[in-house]
Amino acid sequence: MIKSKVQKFVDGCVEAGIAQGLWSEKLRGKYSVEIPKHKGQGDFSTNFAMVAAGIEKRNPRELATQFIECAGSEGDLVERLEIAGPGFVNVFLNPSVWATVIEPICTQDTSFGPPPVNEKKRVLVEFVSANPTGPLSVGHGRNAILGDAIARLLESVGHDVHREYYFNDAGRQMRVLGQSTKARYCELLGKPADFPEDGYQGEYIYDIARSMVEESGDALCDGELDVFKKKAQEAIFADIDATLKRIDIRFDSYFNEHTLYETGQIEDVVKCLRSQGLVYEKDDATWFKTSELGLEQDRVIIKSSGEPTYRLPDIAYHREKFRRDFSWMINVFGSDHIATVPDVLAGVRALGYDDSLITVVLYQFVTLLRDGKQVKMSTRKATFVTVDELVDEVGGDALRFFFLMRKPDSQLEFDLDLAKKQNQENPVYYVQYAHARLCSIGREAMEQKIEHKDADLSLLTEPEEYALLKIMADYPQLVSGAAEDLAPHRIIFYLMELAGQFHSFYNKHKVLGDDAELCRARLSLCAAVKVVIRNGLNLLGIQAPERM
RNA sequence: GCGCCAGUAGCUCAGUCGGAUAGAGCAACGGCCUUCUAAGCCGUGGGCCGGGGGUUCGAAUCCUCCCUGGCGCGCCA
Repeated sequence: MIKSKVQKFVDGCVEAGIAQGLWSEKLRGKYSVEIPKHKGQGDFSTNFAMVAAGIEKRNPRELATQFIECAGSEGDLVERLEIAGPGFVNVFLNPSVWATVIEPICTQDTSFGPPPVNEKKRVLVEFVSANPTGPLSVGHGRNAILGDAIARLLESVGHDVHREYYFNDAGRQMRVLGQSTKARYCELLGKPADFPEDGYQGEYIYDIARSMVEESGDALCDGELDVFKKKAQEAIFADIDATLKRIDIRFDSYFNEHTLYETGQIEDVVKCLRSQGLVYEKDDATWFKTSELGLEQDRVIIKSSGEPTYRLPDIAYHREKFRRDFSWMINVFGSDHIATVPDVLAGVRALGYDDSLITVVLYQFVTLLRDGKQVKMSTRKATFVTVDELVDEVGGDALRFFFLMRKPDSQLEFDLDLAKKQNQENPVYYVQYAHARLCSIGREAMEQKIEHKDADLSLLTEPEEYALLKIMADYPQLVSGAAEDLAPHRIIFYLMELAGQFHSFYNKHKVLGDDAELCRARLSLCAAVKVVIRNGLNLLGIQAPERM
């Protein structure tokens, strides 16, 4: 909000210099305007003189002096300019400009946030995409919450976002699921059960089998495997759906791999690739010549059994995304899928599409700690902690907050014991508590019938007040940047800083004090802080409670 | 052996496409409630930013070579 004004001001100085022939026009856009780290270095600073010095081969301080001369009469925005350090120009603003952030925040209220992007895109965010073989586990949880937060961020900057879940209910995994279920069913009936070597050992398989016994008795013992497969798949998918709803995650569409077979897409992709000489047969299998597309080795796309490998439907699926006219496709994958990415991108490229429109967000694994020890997890043995269990233990808000605290590239350590005792020290409460306090102040003001419309904001002169105003002024740009970089964790850190600054302010200064005018001004400030905290939390799908 | 990610305070991690004197939370220690919510605040200590070399006015950030940890390198997904 304020920064863009300063940026314009600096740009103006640079242009004036160009007009006067002080430096070349090559300098346009080469410098930056930043918020200095330390006190005494102004509200903003620019490295213009240092950047210019490098290009023009001149002394930075001399350039800085000329820059300041170009500023001329500075208007209401800038109070003074200083040269510091190796050649920074520090910009000190007229303090009164900071309070101007309050009005737009309060007016825009729930819609206060980042400016819309210049180029609005039709974005497909594909996430979760777990096959229905069991309940969602911790890793899926990170995927779900990360994907949803990314989708929310992109929506907030004006993109047209579509959430999609891609899944497969056929193939080997599902066959094993059916066999596992049938074996448990027979076992429950006291009949010989043939539990598969690599079957799913989770308790949830018994639950499904038990419900089948209740429904059908022993009638299915000699029945088709498909019945078990279908039943298990439906039950598990219903569970996954329910889990996702619990943490408020919804999809616009589910894409079943099946449809790619039914509509002939799979065969068509092979045909297209083959026509370009990128497909050949060897050892009864069909190979994709990825080595000709810059990759290390060729890959099998159809096994000797006649069944495609995951690559083929994946390529077909991505072609469908392009055909559905998305201009940005985001995939949220666990880092164990990293090897699959280059093949699929190569396939998409070979089919004539621009694979730079696909962004793959790979997140690192979640390490779970219990009793200070790492929990070993195995999907098949079902020795994993489910998203449902996590929600039971820490709640949806804390779960989202924790999963979003780390950037995707970082491994995420989740200490269950810590999370459980975190009723007291959970950082999510720290931020939510600030909001609850603000609401409390608002309620009290209401009771005392104190209005804060048209308050004299020039009364906000305490350091804690300026600090709050400055942080809030940064919000729109922060969200824009976080959206652009698909980095929801920055919102978390921002909110912790804003909440912290508010708590400091709250402890040092009384809002509803004796001075009626000051009280009104501070109420305006608080109203704005409340809006920003609430909007920030909601942006991540976290509640902003009015009482705690 | 090859690829990707990480290595920053005792622990968990930020550090916004190279900026000035290195940041937060937790843990430790010492203070603050007759006052709008103490789920809070204030103060103290704590660092060869994994290591070497390089690029330049300037490096936690970029390049290179090592070390350590994680994930991969299937006719599994």
